[in-house]
Amino acid sequence: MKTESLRLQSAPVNLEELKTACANCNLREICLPAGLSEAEIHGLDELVYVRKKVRRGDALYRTDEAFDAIYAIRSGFFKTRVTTLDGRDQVTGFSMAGEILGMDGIGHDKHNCDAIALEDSEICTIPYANLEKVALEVPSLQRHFHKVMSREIIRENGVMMLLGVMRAEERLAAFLLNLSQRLNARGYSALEFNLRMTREEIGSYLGMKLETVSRLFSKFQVDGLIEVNQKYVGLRNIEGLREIYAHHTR
Amino acid sequence: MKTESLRLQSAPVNLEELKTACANCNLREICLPAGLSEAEIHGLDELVYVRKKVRRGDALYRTDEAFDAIYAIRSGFFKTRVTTLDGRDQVTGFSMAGEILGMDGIGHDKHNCDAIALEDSEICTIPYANLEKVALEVPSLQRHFHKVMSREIIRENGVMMLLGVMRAEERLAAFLLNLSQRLNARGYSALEFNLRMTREEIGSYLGMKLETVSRLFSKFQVDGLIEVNQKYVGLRNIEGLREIYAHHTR
DNA sequence: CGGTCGTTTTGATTTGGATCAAAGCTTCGT
DNA sequence: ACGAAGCTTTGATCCAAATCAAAACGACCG
Repeated sequence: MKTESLRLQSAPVNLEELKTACANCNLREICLPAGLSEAEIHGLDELVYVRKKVRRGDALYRTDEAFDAIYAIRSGFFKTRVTTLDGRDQVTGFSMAGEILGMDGIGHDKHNCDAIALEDSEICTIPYANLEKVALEVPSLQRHFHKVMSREIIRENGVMMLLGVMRAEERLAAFLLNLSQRLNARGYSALEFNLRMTREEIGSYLGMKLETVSRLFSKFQVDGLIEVNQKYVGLRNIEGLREIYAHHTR
Repeated sequence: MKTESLRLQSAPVNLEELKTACANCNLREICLPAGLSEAEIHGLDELVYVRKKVRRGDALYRTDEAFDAIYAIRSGFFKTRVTTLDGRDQVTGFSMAGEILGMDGIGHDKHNCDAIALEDSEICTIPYANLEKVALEVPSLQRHFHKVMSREIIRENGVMMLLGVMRAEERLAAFLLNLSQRLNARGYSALEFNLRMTREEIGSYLGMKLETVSRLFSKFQVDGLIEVNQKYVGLRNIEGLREIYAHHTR
């Protein structure tokens, strides 16, 4: 089990590595090329334009900026958010290594949300024009890209369900279980992690106020479900969390 | 301004019509082929498999059913919904003529929600294998399909904002304005329409109870914003609704 | 027609989470 | 190493919407 931070150590970037970005990348199993054969992955040489660092707090893109690329997260952590006309905002998701950002931009050739780094991050820029072109030549890439977009639709369906029908406790349990599962899929502990986002950001995502998030963390701790201390969270009773999430003990 | 029902009159289906389905369809400007040239649309001959009727109350597809096609609505009205493990459900959207259903199925080769007809409807089945194949040959179709999926992501972002940050009044105003705008885009009155869904379905979509929907309809009527009588809704003060939606008068 | 069932409206009451408030922690810049 | 600014926790109070309840309305069917 890896114990270091989510940030991968940054290697010096050389041209050779850039040209075979996806083939060499240790995220290829969970990122855009997932499911492609070795040969097909080598066909992606021209896909990835360049890696870029995004500092904690900086935007990868912002609402209304012209869209011309999607992004694969190599390391780090992002939130996406939309803002109402009167300035309230809603966090629409949290994204980690191997996940794709920016697909919201395709629909109207401009981005529909802000993507903000919650820690220093590194991303691969995939110009959309390249993606379109390569997808025409590599059918399995086209198919997989459709899957990635569809899964984003499915994910958002799940968030709508969280927000529409679940109670605050259930939402927070669902959030913790989801984070745990995604970290685990990346080789980190499913039982212990450090949150990258604030209580306010969690609350915005889950449709509740930061005070409610804090109170529920405390309650879960008293109930022996988790141990929590500032950003640290340890899951002490996963089954209990699942019951809250699924069975709806009221 | 058309005044008849949303249901288009059904013409006898003959083979010739089927073979050139999209080219002959009066929805081609807002449906999947939108933005394609006449020549390109004729390239879609093999895309659409067959038209099918779905009776009011019947499912076009259900959660966990194997996915093999997406659907374009020719006439009628649908709701999509997801269900929690303990049986509560969340309406995730309402769909009308020209809109595409089923893209949630691509991600895991099975559907992720139920699509239920709210009135007798007619749909075009687009086998996903055909779509993939034709998209490789008609780049503008590939691009437009990406746009359609991306817009679904954007739409869901909007619903997340409704559910996460807006108050009940704002949600209902947003809902009415959105319906009005979409009906208008299809040639119907923007100011008067008959709802196809119940108060309970509206409530489920907007994350509130049916009684709250009913009370707000009554309040909007008292405030002179709308006239409402069972399924009939007339918008009497669109600007007022926009203010509630956008400016958040509290 | 008349009865039944699903839908809608409206009223009375309750409550989960918001809001307001204040103190304790952490982190970061100088 | 210190001070300020930003997070987090916890308490007290309030309120928007849920829940409970019942009557009215409409559509469909035998």
